Amino acid sequence: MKNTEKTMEKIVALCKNRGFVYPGSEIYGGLANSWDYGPLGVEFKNNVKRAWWKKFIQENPYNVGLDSSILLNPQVWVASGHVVNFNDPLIDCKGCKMRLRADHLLEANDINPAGWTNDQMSAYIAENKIPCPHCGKTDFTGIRKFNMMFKTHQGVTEDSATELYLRPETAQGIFVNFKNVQRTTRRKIPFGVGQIGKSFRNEITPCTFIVRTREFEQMEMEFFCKPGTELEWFDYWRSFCRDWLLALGLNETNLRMRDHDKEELSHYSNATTDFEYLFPFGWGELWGVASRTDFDLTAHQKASGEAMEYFDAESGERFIPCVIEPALGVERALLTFLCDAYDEEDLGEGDSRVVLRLHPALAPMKACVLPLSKKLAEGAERVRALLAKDFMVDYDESGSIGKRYRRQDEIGTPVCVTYDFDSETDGCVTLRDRDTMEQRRVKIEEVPAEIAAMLAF
RNA sequence: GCGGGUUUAGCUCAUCUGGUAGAGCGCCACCUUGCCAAGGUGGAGGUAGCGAGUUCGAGCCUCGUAACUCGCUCCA
Repeated sequence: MKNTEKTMEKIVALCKNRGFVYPGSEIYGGLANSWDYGPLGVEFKNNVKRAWWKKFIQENPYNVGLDSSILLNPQVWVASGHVVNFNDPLIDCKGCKMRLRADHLLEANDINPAGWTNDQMSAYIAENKIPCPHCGKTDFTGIRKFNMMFKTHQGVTEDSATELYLRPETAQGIFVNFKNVQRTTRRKIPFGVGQIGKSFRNEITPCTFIVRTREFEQMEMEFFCKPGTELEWFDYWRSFCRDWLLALGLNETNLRMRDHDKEELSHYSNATTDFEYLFPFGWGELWGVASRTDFDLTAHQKASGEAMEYFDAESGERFIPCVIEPALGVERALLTFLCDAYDEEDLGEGDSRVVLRLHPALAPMKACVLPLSKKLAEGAERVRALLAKDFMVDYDESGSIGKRYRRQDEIGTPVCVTYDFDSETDGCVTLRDRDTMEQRRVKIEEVPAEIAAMLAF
């Protein structure tokens, strides 16, 4: 009996062996927590992004797209709170080597260190002999500042005046363009602005595989609405996000929504829901949907001096809009769909078949053309060329036909197009379905329409 | 950054107390097969993470170094 359990090890190995995801900089021994997307991975990733863009931007009556810069004026991060809040004061216990946050340690001892400098916190901990919660010793290292934002420099000199940050989220690029987008699109509230792009966080603790990486890509939307209506819109977008996942075939039983309670909410949020997915390693966060009130635009109005108010011509009111933010990581979405689709079918007698049951819209290859015999390569190549006009298609002529079907099953190709001896005379090919393994005969010229029909969601 | 573990072929691993590296899978070519893997023949691929030391001789012992990995303060 073969072990057909779904494990992270198998999924990571599949990714590496078939060209989805490679460890980064591998020939130099690798670089922790960096991953490169191979020929199949880049297709898969692009498909995930395209599917998001289609529902959230293209088809949605409220939303428009944006692609803002990774480098922003450093003042943006002061206003957004990232310079202060992404700056963790870390200390190590010399006794048990436990790493702690100095402010958390003080809070645990009923002291509110808000506004304290690192020296003040350090001094207080030493003078009052605050013990390590782990081993009870009172011997700590000094505070080391740890800002999660990556720093870099603009221009040729490297002094503090030229210092810049790589953005730790795409959201601020939307907020700083709020007025531009509203004015140029003449959008009335409510409307949303979506963006897909890279963000960078110098995480202390990365995670399994591509779950938490220091360089990652986000699909974020900021939806601007009238204060007082934000919780209705919050519900609307929550179910919208859920519908998107389910429309792309995600197994509902592996998905749950978890509302933050009052204590857990960020200082700027009046409602937040985490979408969690049951990965092979356990439940993990996938998507955060937050009602951010008018915190962001107000902060930027104060810091920049630019009015961020919206004038409602109908009611004559002037207000700073509230924001609903569904923020999704591309890599996490990809891993979610990948884990959800992974299936190892036990065929008995120690034999098994690995199938990625991906929605065709997400599958890296939409079809694979297979000549039944190498003698048929010429005709099969003509079919490949025809399909490649519209779709990413693969071609394979090595090995037995069954082996080639298996190879395609493993990378999630929804249909195989087999060109046989009859094809030469009847102009038909056999379409073989990945999930059912069923076959049917179709005219070659009808194949593109057949494939296109599968891609709808 | 701290503590533990790991590092031999693309992958998974073997190499007994130090004697100059092997298997399975995968891959490639040819033959076979003609619609669901594992048939035959042949082949490519490793200075054993890197550097130094001990030794007549090191994948195996010693030291150093690098990378990876698991835990610790996170949350897309």
